[in-house]
Amino acid sequence: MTLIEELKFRGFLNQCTNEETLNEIINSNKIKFYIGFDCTAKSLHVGSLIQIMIMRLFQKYGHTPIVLIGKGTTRIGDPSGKDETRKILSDDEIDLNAKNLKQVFDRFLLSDNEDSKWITRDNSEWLDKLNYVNFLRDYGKHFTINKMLSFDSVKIRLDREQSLNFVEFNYMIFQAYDFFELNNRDNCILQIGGSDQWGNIVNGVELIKRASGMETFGLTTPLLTNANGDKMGKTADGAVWLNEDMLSAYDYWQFWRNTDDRDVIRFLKLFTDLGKKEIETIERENADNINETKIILANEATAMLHGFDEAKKSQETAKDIFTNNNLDADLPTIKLKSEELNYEVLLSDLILRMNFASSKSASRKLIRGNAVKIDKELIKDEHFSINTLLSDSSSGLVISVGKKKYFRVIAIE
RNA sequence: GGAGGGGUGCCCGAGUGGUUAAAGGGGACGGGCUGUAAACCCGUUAGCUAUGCUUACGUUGGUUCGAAUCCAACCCCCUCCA
Repeated sequence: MTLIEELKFRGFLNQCTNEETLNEIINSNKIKFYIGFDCTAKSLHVGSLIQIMIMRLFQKYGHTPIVLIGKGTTRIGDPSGKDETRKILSDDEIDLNAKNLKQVFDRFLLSDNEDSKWITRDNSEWLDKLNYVNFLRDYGKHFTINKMLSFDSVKIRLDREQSLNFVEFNYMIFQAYDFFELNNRDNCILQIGGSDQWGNIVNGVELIKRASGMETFGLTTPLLTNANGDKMGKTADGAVWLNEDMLSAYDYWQFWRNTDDRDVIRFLKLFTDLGKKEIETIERENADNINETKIILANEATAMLHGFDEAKKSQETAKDIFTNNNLDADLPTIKLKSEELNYEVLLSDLILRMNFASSKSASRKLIRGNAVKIDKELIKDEHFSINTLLSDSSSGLVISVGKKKYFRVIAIE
């Protein structure tokens, strides 16, 4: 199977500027390609995973990914897919976010082969020292306003009567220029991105063509939505983060375990290392037992990020909770010191402390809505305090909020 | 610079002096059904030390017993004209 064939089989390919030529080149040469990541959040989330996985796949065919950390462009804000101006982050926040991003790539990208080992670049390296007049003279002439106005990212904002300021309007120019720089510096000939980046990517390809006369390529992945048409990566408590300090291995495992039936095979292809044959076998043999397939998906995806042991542990925990209805599982735990127990400890406060509710009112409403149980006993009193129950129990209390969120409370000295 | 339209809760959107914490929809969460899925049905959806209090309809003042609703100034967006 060629790389392009595998991309198609797995569902990574949305659009490509010149598929035939690119196909020939990547089959006979090792190339460098890049994907840009902005530093707008403390961690990447599942929405970016498709980009990370496609880099991994290219690596397997011997190509070298350049992870472009967009410190420079983050200071501007990409209007693509946004319906409003993004708030400006401070330079310190951007630096911190950039640092956090790198951790994730360490987990997913391959480093064993020296030739295809991934490298990072930071576009503030060239964007920060850009001279406005020189830049306009040398590159501004390659961009026409007519064309820029025709881009979806711009059109949407204009159609919606939302303002698009000049700074954001320049984002696409900088992204095109990034590609130009990477092409010069590293001989990077391909930019990959989500489908919303198509316009920006094509802009880069055209800039290089005009400025250097070289042919380069652009390729986009589909915008990942689930079968309901929702954007990937949102869940009960917000985004599905990839950094482990923001989302535990167990929660990550749960995210995959709860995949919509219709998405399971598609996700298996996109987000696991399982080969074509394996996937086809699973699809055939588990046709009547889709939950088994979901467990495979959860295990594979979790193992890739958090390691095999964490994946197994998560599976065991889930089995205890959901299948065996055994609450001895390895649960997040609140430890209450004896001095805390001198006062009434409200159930609603504990739920809040676990972040299972966004406010104390919300926490109380959950209790009123029959969502909260202590050791499988439904609690309806929103003012319930756990002191008595806790002192009567030797092993602590297991509290469930809804059907999927559990935690334990124990007393310590 | 001129004329007109507009800014409402997480989002969309109704509301043009009085039980309005604000209709309706979406989303989210919870309950039911199930398979930890989907669909469907029901409920909740500002905060708090809670039969009450505080904060909320661009911002700041004003009129009024009472304002998202009326007035003034300011900020921002849109359309047309210059």
